[in-house]
Amino acid sequence: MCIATTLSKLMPPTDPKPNPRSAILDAAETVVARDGASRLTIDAVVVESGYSKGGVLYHYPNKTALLAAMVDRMVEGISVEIDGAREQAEIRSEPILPAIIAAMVQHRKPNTNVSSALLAASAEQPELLDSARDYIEKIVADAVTPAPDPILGLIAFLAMDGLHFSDLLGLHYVSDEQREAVQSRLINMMTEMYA
Amino acid sequence: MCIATTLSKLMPPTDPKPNPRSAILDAAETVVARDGASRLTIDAVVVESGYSKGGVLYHYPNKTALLAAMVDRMVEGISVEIDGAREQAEIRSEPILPAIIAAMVQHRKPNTNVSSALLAASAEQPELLDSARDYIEKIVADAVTPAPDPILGLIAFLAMDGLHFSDLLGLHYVSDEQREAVQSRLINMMTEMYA
DNA sequence: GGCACTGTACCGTCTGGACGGTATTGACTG
DNA sequence: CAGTCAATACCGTCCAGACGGTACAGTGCC
Repeated sequence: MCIATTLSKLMPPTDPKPNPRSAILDAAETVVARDGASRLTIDAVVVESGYSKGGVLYHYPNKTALLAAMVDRMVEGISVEIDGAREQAEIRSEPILPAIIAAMVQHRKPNTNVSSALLAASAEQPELLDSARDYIEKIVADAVTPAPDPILGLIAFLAMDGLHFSDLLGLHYVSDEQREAVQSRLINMMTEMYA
Repeated sequence: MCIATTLSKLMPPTDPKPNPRSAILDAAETVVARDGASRLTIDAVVVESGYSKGGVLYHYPNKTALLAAMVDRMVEGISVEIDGAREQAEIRSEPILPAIIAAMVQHRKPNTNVSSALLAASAEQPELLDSARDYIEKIVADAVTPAPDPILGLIAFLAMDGLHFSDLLGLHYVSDEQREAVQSRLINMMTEMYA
């Protein structure tokens, strides 16, 4: 009691569990990336997160809610990055497509397993991908279609998706140097398109 | 009885069950495409195929064997098409990359859900994708890397993969016209690369 | 007779999720 | 200021059903 009180007074701002909800999502992503989407069970998330089953189910009342949250977080993470890049480009009145492709490149670095969510959701309940699809459609409609060469823009977009999925499925047929080269080439192509 | 016998005599070359093994694989693909990879259960395949559980397990003694067969058939289907195109191109001493991209385009048409296998296998047992990865690596090493502009070749390859995965996951953000345009543009790019 | 199944019955394990508890905190009340 | 109460944030157990797989007896066609 005394120790607990002291401890709780000593570390109110520190974060052993900064945000339990996102900690649980992290655990879920880890499971999918490591064991495959069909091994994403609540119990696996329980073990990986360190919470109890009741605890996990407190934050996400059922598995569908967990999957939905995974997709939501993924979409939000990407959209923050892309929308930010787009706004920046608009402010500087620069072309937006190179900025978007660059943002997609940037985003993947820290988040290798970001779209484990996609895999998990598509395996279990494909409907959950609706929000993701809506966002992609918006990006394509807003940024790709109005570009000077929309088909080339789409190709760049699709190539980034290809990179994405290849390491999502663990089909690592693109080396790191190739990836870098592909990415900078795509950005160049997009920049030149506006020239 | 009499009707059945007459029918079986009348249509021995017709195919109500041309090949039970591939009929079962068809059913499995249908289930994955319709319900998601995690709903691919033996019982679901039983219902979809019309066989009994004993019959399905007679042909594929366990689920892993079924998944492996799905991946194998997919790889074989694609490799027949691509290797054929490559040989043709070599015989006519034409560049091979445009031919390969064209073959990939051609292959997808009848086989929209061809790589439901990928999704199912990656969900359940990612190791099963090894043979698929090996084949893709071979293609990239043999055809893409030696091209005049390997990075552009990779981009085309990745863009095709992007198209592939987008309809695999049901993220239909590319319209049919856009798809056509992307595909012919990619083939043009590959052809021009050798000019 | 043997191949290619069907059909049924069953078993052990895994999974989602309901449920009942518990510790802590803070607000309200008398 | 003590006492009551409710809310929050969990913990741990239990259970029904799903799932993979086995076993086996039977059936119809070549």
